[in-house]
Amino acid sequence: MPELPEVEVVRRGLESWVSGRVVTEVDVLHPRAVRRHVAGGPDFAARLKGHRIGEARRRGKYLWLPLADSPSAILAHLGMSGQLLVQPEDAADEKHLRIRVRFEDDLGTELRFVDQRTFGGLSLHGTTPDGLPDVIAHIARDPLDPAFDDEAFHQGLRRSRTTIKRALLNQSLISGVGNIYADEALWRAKLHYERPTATFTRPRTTELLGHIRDVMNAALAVGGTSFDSLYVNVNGESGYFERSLDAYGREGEPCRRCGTPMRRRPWMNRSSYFCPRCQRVPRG
DNA sequence: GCCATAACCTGGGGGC
DNA sequence: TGCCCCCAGGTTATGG
Repeated sequence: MPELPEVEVVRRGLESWVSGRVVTEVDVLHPRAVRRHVAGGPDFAARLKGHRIGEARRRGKYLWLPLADSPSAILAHLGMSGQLLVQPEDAADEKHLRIRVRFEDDLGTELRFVDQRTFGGLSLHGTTPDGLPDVIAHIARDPLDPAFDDEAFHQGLRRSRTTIKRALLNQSLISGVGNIYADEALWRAKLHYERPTATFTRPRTTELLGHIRDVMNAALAVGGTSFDSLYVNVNGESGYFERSLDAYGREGEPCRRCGTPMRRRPWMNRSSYFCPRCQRVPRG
């Protein structure tokens, strides 16, 4: 599942292989892949034609390609299974190919959006003066953004009457953290996922943010080495980092700190993985 | 206004 | 072999 580190790897790939190119043709092969573009697939295709792609940008799990000659941008979200691939034009179509973008140069490659579960998609939106697509103005900065405000995040936790993992997944408070990295950061911080956010002291918040950044940077460092060819790495499987996970998916396996078998608990229609010894259930 | 939960979607995998 | 059901989960809509 693509979370912030995976999306950043994709952004870098797009920067290398797509930015600067001029769109000639767009095929929308599945309407659901452009459902956020309310005017529909034909409109999406028509509006892109002839425009030059600017520098790829990202906030949290959203990434976008500004149109260099227009105050608008192609917004992309990979959802759970989305991939953005740069493929040779004559390569066979992927089984779940949803959108194809061709360019006017003679590099011989095209951009493909491939998505099995169609939770992701592309859409075109106007941009705010600072270049942000208007529809994601409510998405908070992510913890790797130099302008992320640690103190505002702490105050947000203190104000909320909810629990920490819910807060970490709330993209209007902090973006880019999904189920996997939430569990990883909470394990590193020795915090139970149901700890009330109102109990957080400033040092505890600071420590947790540090672990979030550490685990994301570690994933980024590994993922960043995996696209050095035409293939824009996007398989959301967190590829090489998967074997470095300490919590997620490790039910029954020994905690890497204390050896206690890790547990999995159903949580919000998904799962939370934690060490019952290191991450004690809060009282009350 | 805040918070919790259901719904969206598809294919892999386990059980029988 | 094949059918059924569970599971994965980011975001948004809805309801309390």
